[in-house]
Amino acid sequence: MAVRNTGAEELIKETAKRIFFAEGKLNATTQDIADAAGVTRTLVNYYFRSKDILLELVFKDALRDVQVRMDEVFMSDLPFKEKIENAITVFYSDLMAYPYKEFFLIQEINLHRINSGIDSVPPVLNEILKEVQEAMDNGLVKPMHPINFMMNLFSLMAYPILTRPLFSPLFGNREEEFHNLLLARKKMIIDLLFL
Amino acid sequence: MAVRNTGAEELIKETAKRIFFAEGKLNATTQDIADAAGVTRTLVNYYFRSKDILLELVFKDALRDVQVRMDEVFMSDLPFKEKIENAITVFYSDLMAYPYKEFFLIQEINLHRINSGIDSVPPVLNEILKEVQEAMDNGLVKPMHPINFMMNLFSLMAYPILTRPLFSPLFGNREEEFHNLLLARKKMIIDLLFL
Amino acid sequence: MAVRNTGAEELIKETAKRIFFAEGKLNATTQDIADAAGVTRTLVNYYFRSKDILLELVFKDALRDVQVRMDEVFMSDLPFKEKIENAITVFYSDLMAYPYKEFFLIQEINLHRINSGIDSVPPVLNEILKEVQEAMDNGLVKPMHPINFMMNLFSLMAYPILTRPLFSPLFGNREEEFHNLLLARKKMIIDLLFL
Amino acid sequence: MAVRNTGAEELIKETAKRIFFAEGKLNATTQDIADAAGVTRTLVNYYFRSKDILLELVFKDALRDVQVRMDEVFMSDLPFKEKIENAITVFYSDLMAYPYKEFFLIQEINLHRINSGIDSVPPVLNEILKEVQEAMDNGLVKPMHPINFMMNLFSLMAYPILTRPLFSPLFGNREEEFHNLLLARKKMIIDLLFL
DNA sequence: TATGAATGAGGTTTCATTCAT
DNA sequence: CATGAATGAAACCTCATTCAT
Repeated sequence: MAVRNTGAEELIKETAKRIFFAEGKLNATTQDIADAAGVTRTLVNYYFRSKDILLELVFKDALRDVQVRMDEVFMSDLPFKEKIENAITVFYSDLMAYPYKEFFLIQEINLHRINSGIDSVPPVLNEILKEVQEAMDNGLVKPMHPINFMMNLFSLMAYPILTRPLFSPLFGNREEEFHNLLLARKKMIIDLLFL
Repeated sequence: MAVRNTGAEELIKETAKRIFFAEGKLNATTQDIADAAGVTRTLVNYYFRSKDILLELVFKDALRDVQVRMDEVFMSDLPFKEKIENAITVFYSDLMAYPYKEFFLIQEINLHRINSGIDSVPPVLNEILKEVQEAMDNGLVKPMHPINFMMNLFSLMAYPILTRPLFSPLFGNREEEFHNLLLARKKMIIDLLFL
Repeated sequence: MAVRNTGAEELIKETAKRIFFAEGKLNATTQDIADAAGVTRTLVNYYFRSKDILLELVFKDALRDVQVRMDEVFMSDLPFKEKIENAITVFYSDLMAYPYKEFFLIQEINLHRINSGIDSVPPVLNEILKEVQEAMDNGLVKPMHPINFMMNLFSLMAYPILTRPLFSPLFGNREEEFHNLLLARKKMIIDLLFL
Repeated sequence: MAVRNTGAEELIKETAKRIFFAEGKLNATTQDIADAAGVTRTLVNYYFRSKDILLELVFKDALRDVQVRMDEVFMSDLPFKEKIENAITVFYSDLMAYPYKEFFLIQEINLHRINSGIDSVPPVLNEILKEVQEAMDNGLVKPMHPINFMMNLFSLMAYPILTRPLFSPLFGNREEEFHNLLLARKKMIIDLLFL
């Protein structure tokens, strides 16, 4: 009679995110998700009707997340350089927690022929690009296509984390050494992007 | 006695590479591969015994390919900056042709718990890192961990291509516009990396 | 909450036993078993995960069965000769119902390199062998290795039933005639084994 | 041009017999046979057209073998008891070499619905049965259905060898111990069958 | 809200066989 | 005489889903 919300629905979705984004098991089955969440396979279906729907929800959550983070970082009143520093901090922590999120998004886009949900340039991005242009005009950063500036930022942040399994052996698979390198990159990225 | 090689084996492997690396269908079935190659599914098994073995071969080929390219580019007698310019040209064309290759490698590594085959720092990389250090000593590039220099290079090259499906809508999905941007990046990357 | 046992699991296992032990179709497929049980092939996998696991269960059941029968017959308080008479009655009925059981067990042992599950002489057998020795000491049966006595018993019982398809044509394939012969053997075996 | 009989045909057939009769791999594939014979799979087909035909040949050879052995042993001029002693020697050696032959025959009979090839009582058997009857009339053996006498003989000889994998663990899987037991049986069988 | 039972679609692999040289 | 190439049938298994309770 009472509303017995046991949190199973949220648990399943979070578990799915962990499996996809954190563990990189892009081919995980509903059984895998159910097992990891400690529920029966059918319960996954009970809550989400189908695997596709669950994936869609996870997908949309992930996109919304980025959006929120972008707003959070770039819609502040801080000076441009500090915004970028913030961006590095904020996205780094997300990337470290969920290194496979971008793979997941890309695979979903390819599989379902959806165009990333970002149908047009979102307002916040236009704002950012405007600011980047200003920074160039002020001689703060090298002149280039503003989109390339942003791409550089994300490239330098994300790529090493995304491709960690490829480069990890170069460090003898020592987590710590890799971690230190990434930390050093924070400052280095700023140095590289700003004059 | 006669060489009765119909080329089917190579055809299947190349088709598999195309599907995985170029089209990004990381979950392609043997049937998908067979269909794309215009052969029967059983023939895939006839030549490769199992899907896993085919994937392993594709995986190893891909790794060897990178190795070869690295040697090709960095073992020349050109000055450092020209080597990097060459690297961009060479890897760009590979990245454009096979944008999903790195995803494939990473997924295989995760699925099979193999450590990328690169068990230690390959000799050529050590040579490169030494050269990078020299360039820093000569004030040619900003001082940083030499590995970070290389990571920057690959990040700036690869990331936009890897994540193209994510950013494509920002360009209204216009191939041409994206292509132009990438071309502009070539020079920009050099400008960014060198003082 | 309710007991939703539809009995399908047991049905499948019993059908498998019938096919293997009674009909001698040692190469039966899961489809054969499913068809005979009137269920879909997938249901077999639903309950038993794999054919091997089903076979293993059937195998273990068969072994346990023999063990139970042995205990039943030999752990009574009857005099030795009556025990043997009982053994003939009990094992005969099992042999008639499941003539191919021993073939099945042997093939499984050979295929899976398992050593029949009987890792050592089971306690009940030791008891029996002791009684056999006593009977010899009392001049009830001819002196021989007690194990040979037991082997004779089982040989004389089982072999004609096991190899019935080979000898059947000698009786013009007339079931009745063969059956009568087997019945006559009951008394004959006792006569042969006892002095 | 010359007739280059490499003996491959015979080799394949003998290898098949070894696999089926000696090793008990009743489910061996043509590939298994080809591998064991050291030839390619297609060569098996080249010589025998189909697996069924090869099996049929093997089957018929086995039957003819028994027939030959029976004639050999029972069509001599020796006294009855010596014939039986000879039978034990002759069939024992065959049984030891090819313990799974009877299984093979039975499975083939069941699979192909053939009635063992022995469509009627073969002449030699009638002769034997007549002799058995005489021996009974002369008080040499216990009176019983003559066919039962023969069944007893074969039961006591064959069953322990046939079912060796089942009983082997009772001897701690020690080949030697089992072998000694079988040797002891030779004399014992005679003692048991004759008064 | 939750779950055991059941199923259909589709995936991988094995196998005997045929084709062509 | 022999064999690589190729294939169809069918085996086993997985998976997402639906049904019924």
